[in-house]
Amino acid sequence: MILLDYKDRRPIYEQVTEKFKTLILSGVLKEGDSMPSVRSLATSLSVNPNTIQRAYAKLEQDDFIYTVSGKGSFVSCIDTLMTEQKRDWFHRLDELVKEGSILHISPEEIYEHIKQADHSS
Amino acid sequence: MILLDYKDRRPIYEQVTEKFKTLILSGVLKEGDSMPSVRSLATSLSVNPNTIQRAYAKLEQDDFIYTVSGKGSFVSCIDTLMTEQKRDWFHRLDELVKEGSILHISPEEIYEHIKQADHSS
Amino acid sequence: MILLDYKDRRPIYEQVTEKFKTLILSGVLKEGDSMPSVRSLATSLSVNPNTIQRAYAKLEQDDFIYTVSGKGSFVSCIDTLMTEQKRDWFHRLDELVKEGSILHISPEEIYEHIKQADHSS
Amino acid sequence: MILLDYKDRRPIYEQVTEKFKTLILSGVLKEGDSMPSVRSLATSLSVNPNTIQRAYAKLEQDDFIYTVSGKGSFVSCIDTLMTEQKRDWFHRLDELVKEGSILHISPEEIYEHIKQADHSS
DNA sequence: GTGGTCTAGACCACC
DNA sequence: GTGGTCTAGACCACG
Repeated sequence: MILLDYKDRRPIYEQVTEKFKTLILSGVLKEGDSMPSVRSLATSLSVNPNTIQRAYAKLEQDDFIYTVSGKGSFVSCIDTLMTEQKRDWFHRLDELVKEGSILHISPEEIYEHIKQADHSS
Repeated sequence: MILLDYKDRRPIYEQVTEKFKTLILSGVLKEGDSMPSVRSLATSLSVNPNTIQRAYAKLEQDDFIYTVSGKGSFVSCIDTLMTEQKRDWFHRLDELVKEGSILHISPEEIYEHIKQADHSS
Repeated sequence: MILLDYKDRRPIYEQVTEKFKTLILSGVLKEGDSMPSVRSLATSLSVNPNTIQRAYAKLEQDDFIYTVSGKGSFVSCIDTLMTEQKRDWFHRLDELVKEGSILHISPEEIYEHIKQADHSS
Repeated sequence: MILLDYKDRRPIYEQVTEKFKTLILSGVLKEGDSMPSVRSLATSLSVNPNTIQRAYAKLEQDDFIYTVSGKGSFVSCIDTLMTEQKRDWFHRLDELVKEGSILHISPEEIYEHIKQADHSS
């Protein structure tokens, strides 16, 4: 379900967090679905339970999942999350475009590039 | 010339590196201009000379500057850099757009956003 | 009669206890009224009977109900409870006001707030 | 500087977090003051460094402090925090008053109590 | 069985 | 020296 990239410089718990965020936002995991238990995911990734716990804590803090002690963790309703994530995404786009302006990259040039790349595929 | 943000989570040397890259790409520092000496910059920023040394090493490695033993460091020709930087920038754009596709953000939506934001100001 | 909130971080038995305390203090359940049996409540809430047992034990310990072996549990006289609960409530108010003093919140400010909020509605 | 209460049911890291929040809000720790290092505080409290780290992570997440890797943690500007904390406090007051209304406790009764208690001393 | 907390140690990057 | 991450264990409360 999840693959770790040990060459990645980012900490493991962050990789796990980000992977699940993608799974939830893309609809693979739906509202109410139960997450794998901390221990089971830890063993299946050959990782310490603490590391998974930390990843789940971050996901809960960001409202992607909610946790019932002794029962497990479950996917939250994502509707409100979606708009928030979009806002965050456009913020990062702004940052990148600002950097791009130093390199004299125009909005039109950007549009041509992304249209041609055809990421919808 | 350069201001450090101690609240920034990135290491100091990385902030210095990035700052100079911006200065060079934006044309404030031109080809052949001499960089401040490691020691003078270190004292003016109240920072360990090792930190500046590391930043300069990174700049040299990325071909932004070249060092002449006993004379100092100088800004490289930016023409070749520019295309390289652009390629890198578009690569990061692709990454971001790929993330955006999960959130169902279309190229047109992106274009509307960046045109309206008017980052040229 | 009772709804559980699984997203609530508090244990189930505590939610049940608190719910019944509210029902008793507010007069919905009156002195001598019989409580639902442990097993029937457990099945209607889809919860382990142990959990309900624990909630009832806490209620009995706090003198909200009394149990007659083989007959069931019944609501106690609330007059004495009332004064005890009030004392406890004012104790918690004192704690909160003490915290508030750190934030420079004055008694007058508090009075204005709660009068305006009109919680009697 | 800080005393732990082992009889307290709350986790240690939470006690530490709360203690520092009070110290910062009450002005004992001022903007820019450096926090004790993770390791030094851990040894002086006879507690594992991880536990302190966790407390500091929470404080940083709540914008009470900011951390510079390799240099230490420092107290943030509290002006914006103050209003946020007040809003949170009044929210908790509302909750308590709502509970109180079940016990037929009126705003006037509350005001008389807190005025008499004279918590400003 | 589940998650929540904690300890005792380790390694790394940064300064 | 500092903080950041991780491991390998342990104990607890809850259901």
